[in-house]
Formats: sequence, C-alpha cells, structure tokens
Amino acid sequence: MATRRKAMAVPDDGIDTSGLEAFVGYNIRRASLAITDHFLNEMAVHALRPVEFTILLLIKHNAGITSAQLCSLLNIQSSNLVGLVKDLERRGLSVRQPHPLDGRALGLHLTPAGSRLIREAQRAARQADALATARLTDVQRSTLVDLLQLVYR
Amino acid sequence: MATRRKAMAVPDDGIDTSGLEAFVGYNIRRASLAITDHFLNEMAVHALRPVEFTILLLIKHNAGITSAQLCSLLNIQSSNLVGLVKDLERRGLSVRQPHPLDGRALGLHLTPAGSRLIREAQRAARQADALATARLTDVQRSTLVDLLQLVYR
DNA sequence: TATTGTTATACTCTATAACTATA
DNA sequence: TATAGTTATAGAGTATAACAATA
Repeated sequence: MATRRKAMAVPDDGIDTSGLEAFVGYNIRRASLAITDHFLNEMAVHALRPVEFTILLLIKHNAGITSAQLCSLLNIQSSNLVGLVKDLERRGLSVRQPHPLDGRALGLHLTPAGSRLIREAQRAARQADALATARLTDVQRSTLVDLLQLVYR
Repeated sequence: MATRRKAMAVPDDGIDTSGLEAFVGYNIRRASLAITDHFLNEMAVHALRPVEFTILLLIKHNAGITSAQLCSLLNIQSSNLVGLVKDLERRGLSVRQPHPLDGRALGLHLTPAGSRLIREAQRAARQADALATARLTDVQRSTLVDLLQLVYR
C-alpha cells in the first residue's frame, strides 16, 4: 500500500491543508474523531460512552479489578473515575466488593445485567469499528493497529 | 511488517487488555493521547494548543481564510471559534480584515509576529511528531498516515 | 430565507487539592 | 509515609439557541 498520494496541495474546498496533513498528529486526531463518531452512533442505544464501555470490558475480562488499576491503565484521574463507577453501579451493571487482600481497595465485578449489556455493546463496538475502517482491507486494518501500538506503547 | 503479535492475553500489569486492543478505535484513541502529550510538551514554550496551531497554520497557507471555512474544515462550532480567533488577535498573531467579496465575512491574516511564531511552532510540531513516531521507520510513518486518511476521509 | 459572526449558556471532560481509612 | 477511594472545584472542550448584519 502507501502508493497513491496527493500531488497537489489544494483539496476539496480550495483550502490548502497539505501543511497540516504532513503531521502524523493531525491525522491521528482526525481519525480518532471520525471513529469516535461511529462509536457514539452505534453505542447510543446502549447509553455507553467510550470510557464506560472500556471500563465494563476490562471488568469483564478482569473480575475484581480495582479503581486504581483502571486509573493507571486508562490514564484517568481517580477522582474522575469515582462518578463513572458510581453511575455504572446505579444502573445495576457492576458492583464493588471488598478486596480480599487489601482492605482499602474495592474489587469491581459485573452483574448479570452488566454481562448481558457488555455482550451487546461489544457487538455494537465491532460494528462501529467495521464502519469506520470500511475502506481498509483486513491486512491494512491489522497493519494500522500494529503501527498505532508502536506509537503509544 | 505486522508480524510480531501478542499470543497471550495478559500484558504488563497482569491485566487482560486483549479485548480492548482488538478495537481499532481503542488504539487510535490511545495513540492520539500519546502524540498529543508530545505536542503539548514541545509546544508549551510557544503557548499554542493543537487547535490554535492548526488555525495559524491554515491562515499561513490560506491568507484571508474565513471563520466559517475554518469551522467546516475543523469541525468546530463557530461560537467556539470566536474566542480562539479573538485571543490570537489579542496576542498580535493574526488580524481580521473585511472580506473583499462578502460583506458579512472577515478574512484572517497573519501578522509578522504570527508568521515568525508559526515558523517556530512548525519546528516544534515536527519534533513532537518525530518523538511520538520514533519507533516507526519512514516507510511505516508514511503508511500510517495513508491508513489514517482512509479512515477519516 | 440563508449565512457570517457573535453572545450567552450549559454540559461534558479533565486536572488539582484536600480528606479518610487502611497499609 | 504511602496508597485507595472519595469529595469539591476549577478549567478546558464542546454543543445549542438566539441575535444583528449582510447575502
């Protein structure tokens, strides 16, 4: 791939954006906004924002995960996570249980309703992903993920 | 590329993030945060946020561009752009001049100080880009940009 | 009637400081 | 003393509604 290239500097509107598109950061930001739009559309029916979906998925695969672990993994401030977790619990999707080893910590667990919701939500997230990357082949999609991980890991 | 892959599901912290990393959206979001961090670090000395840098660069390459054009190009609400442009003007970086053809519109132009600043800022942005993509080859970097543009165009 | 620029406003997101209880 | 969770709060970022001037 990586063959066809814009030779000129002036796109759609007669506005020169070539200086901008030369930056990886600009392209990542635009792509992030585009795929987030798809996510919001597909996930609206489940009333889950990206961060809430992420938290539920992490709890699903890591029963008993603590708020502190979520914070360090997702780069969220613990003070900002409180409200999110509280809201998920109010919706009956997750519960906090005393941590068996650390009296300060609370382990997060999915309720049956939370398990059901995240299963449906994963379907919606996969659909959003598919829509956002519809112009990519499977190989390109996999390559994109690899390159992105080289950036943020 | 796209060869080495994690075979197991448990990374660094003993937390299983494989379900998350399967989503392109998650990877784009994480990469975006990472490269934005580099940008903020490198651009702090110039006191330019990403959107302000973007606006100045677009004015540089499109003298006389209007607020409405910036809004549609950057997906910004016009009401939110007002403060940004006003602030750039207060800092002596850009000026608004009556549009020659449309009495409603105001064309944006860089001042000499704005031209000088954006030149230095571009240097900083290139440095941020280089740091964020230090683990990529030039070919990989170009491939990444191509794939991202397939997502958001 | 539609569009440009603008003000006001509200809502989300993110960051900081301070507190409590446990370690 | 350090960490987990919490509260309160302030600052960005983003979205909507309404308006005056111009098209």
